[in-house]
Amino acid sequence: MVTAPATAAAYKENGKTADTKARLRLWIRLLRASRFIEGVTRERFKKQFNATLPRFDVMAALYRKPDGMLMSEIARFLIVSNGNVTGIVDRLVAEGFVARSQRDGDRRTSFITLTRRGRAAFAAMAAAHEGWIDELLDGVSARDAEQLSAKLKSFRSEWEAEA
Amino acid sequence: MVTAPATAAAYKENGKTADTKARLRLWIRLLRASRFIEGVTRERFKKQFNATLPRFDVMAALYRKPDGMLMSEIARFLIVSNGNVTGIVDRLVAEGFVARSQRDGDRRTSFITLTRRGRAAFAAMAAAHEGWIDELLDGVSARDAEQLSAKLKSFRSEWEAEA
DNA sequence: AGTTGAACTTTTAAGCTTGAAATAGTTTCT
DNA sequence: AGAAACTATTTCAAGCTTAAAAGTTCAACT
Repeated sequence: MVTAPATAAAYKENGKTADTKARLRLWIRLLRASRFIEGVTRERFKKQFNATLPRFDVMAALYRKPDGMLMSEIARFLIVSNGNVTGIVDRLVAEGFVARSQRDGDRRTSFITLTRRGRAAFAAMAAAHEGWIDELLDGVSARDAEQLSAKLKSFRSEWEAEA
Repeated sequence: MVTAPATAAAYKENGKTADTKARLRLWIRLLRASRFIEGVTRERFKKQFNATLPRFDVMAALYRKPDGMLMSEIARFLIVSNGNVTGIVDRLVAEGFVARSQRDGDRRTSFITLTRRGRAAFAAMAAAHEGWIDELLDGVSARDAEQLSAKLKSFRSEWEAEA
């Protein structure tokens, strides 16, 4: 990374500080906003549904895929580790919200699906969640929201493959 | 919340969906971006400095305040619980990066400060961290970064008091 | 058939996180 | 002074999170 001057980072070495600081500030604010919103939603999920954010996230992932998902698909979609998903799914199974089933011929894998009860529970939580976000982002106009979303999407696509 | 029509949420009941969905989409993308960046930085902190993100965050908070901070000030600044900070500071003390001291007359409180060693360690980590963020947000122009920062700041000030 | 390597998942240890309860110290009120 | 209320911190149990190691199954090659 020192010898090759052709990388994207190379030409920054000079005019560095101004842009770099602006990006760092952006990141810090982004992180604070995320933390704050996550804190509020975590608390409300707990109080109103006796649920947790990670469990909601897994259910949200599964809701989009009625045919089920592999453990590793869930992990990749949520940007978390495989082992993490194991524990969360274990608890969701214990609560009767999701089920594991071995459908295809591969005995290593299992398809995770929402149960009927899980779908109903998720629908109620998702409606509430949507309202909370709407309330928390009240100060953001729809126009701004769309602009920012578009920008974030374009950054993202540089990093990861589309799900 | 059903009877009073005067709240900010009330008049949304009608033209709801379009704006609401845009904000929800924004939130989801924001969260994914945060997760991704946090994942990258966590891994690099671990590999290059044998450090963790929470420890870095606490040190960053302390770096700005040479006179020290109370446990509860750190917690509020980082938007985490008090009990959380206890454990992180315990580990930082064990590593010799921060120190607790009872300066004023209040024996309930303790001022947490970075040690000389802690300041040096933080400076090295912060420089690396700044570079990583710069690299990860490469696709964001300085102009965009400043715009987004400003918007995020204005949202934030609706929620929380300035630190 | 047997072996090798890859794919998918779970297990484990260490650490982070929360909310609630417990502990300890300070301030206010009577 | 003594009681009550408040403030600051720690402890605790439960759950989340990661990376690494181990376990299981599959696919490909010999």
